[in-house]
Amino acid sequence: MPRNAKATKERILDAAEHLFAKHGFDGVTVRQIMSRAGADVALAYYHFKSKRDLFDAALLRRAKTLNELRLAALEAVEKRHPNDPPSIEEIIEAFTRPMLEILNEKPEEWRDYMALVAQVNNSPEWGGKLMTRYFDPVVNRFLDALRLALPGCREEDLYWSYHFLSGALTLTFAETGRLDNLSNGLCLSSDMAATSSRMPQFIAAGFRALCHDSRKPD
Amino acid sequence: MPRNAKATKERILDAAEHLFAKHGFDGVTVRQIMSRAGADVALAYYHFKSKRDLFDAALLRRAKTLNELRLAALEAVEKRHPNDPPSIEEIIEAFTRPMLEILNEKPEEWRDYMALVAQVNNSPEWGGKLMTRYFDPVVNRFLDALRLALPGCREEDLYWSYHFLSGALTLTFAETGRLDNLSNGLCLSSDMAATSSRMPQFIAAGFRALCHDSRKPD
DNA sequence: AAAGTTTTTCAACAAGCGTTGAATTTTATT
DNA sequence: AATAAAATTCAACGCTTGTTGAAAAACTTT
Repeated sequence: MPRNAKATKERILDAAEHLFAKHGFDGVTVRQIMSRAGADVALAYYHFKSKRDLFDAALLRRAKTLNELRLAALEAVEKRHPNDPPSIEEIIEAFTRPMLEILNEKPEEWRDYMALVAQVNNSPEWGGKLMTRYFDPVVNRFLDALRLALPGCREEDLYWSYHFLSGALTLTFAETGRLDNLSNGLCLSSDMAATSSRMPQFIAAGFRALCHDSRKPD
Repeated sequence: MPRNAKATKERILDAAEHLFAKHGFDGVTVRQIMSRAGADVALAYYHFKSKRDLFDAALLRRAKTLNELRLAALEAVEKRHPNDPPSIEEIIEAFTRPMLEILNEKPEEWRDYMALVAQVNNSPEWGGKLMTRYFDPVVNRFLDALRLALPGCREEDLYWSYHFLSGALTLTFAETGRLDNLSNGLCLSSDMAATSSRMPQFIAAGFRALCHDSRKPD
């Protein structure tokens, strides 16, 4: 592969990521993407074979990295105390912190991607299939950890709890500005530090409340 | 206004609601909508004046009803014990139950609408503006009630808690099928009864954990 | 039954869509 | 320096898009 072919491909993905995140799959034209990437329209079909495949490629590119970071964070927590299972807060943090950290390190690279995932996750059209394909293996790994931390928890409660977590996470990273309006500017959707301290607390409490030991009587 | 003009307008809104909910604003053509409504394309522009205005009209139609039901539920709870403030669970339930009840009563009418709102809420493009316009007055009323139930709570924590609630609620009603895949069919996104018993518990616990009294030392 | 409104139909518009094949330029290999 | 391969450009295709103006039909009011 020639020297700057990859550079072009990446530039296309950057542009696609940005525009798809903001306006969704159908709200963006291939011409807009290629204009932003500074390349000819036909190149989109040379490097990726269709608009739809370009969309998938944009989604896949960073999913791999995020999955690896999350797994590493979980394993680090598990090794910290080898005997007893980690707390729920620690597990949730291992899930959410990698997002916040990498967003802090390379905001210009990851901001759009997070919004893109948020949009996909809530889309009846793509949500089920794509999120399952790209993220469920790692999510299942986290659910295993949570099962150990919540002995006797009913399976349904565990899944629903994760679902609520996913929704909260997703809306937060969508950065729609709703929160800013509602709070008259007191809270900013873009303030990820505000999230990082609050989300694990909020979510862990939810898990604890819902996933009590079903083997014991109430 | 002639007898069945309103009927046509409603049929158009039904079709728009359904298709917009499934594929988003840009994923749907006016021709598709009018074909589903069984009416000529030009009628869309006669009754509503543009595609965008039709979208807004579809969103607005049921928002009014939902807001009224929520307010009524909140006032009912408040009147139940006139002296002390209602519990957080009761307030959250007053917010979520109307959705679930009306979904139970008239599923074919409301199912699409809930998914539509879910999609809008997570859209960086429309989310901030539209949700603010149609729902924030009632949301502020609920936040007032929560302030009473959580004395000394920091304002930021309250707003972020609501944000997490909104995200969890939203993803649940988007019915993307993700939960079904993740749980291998054990949980169904469409099972609203499963939500109604779990969401208030989960969310109320989150509020409690995050919105402690900031005036007292930890 | 005539006149006036409101609703519906029909046909068309300019613009933009995703996509493609062939020609051309750039890079890698011999 | 010649040859092969990869990357890029250009121009175009058939089709669909949101939208509109004028004519026809349905309905109300006189």
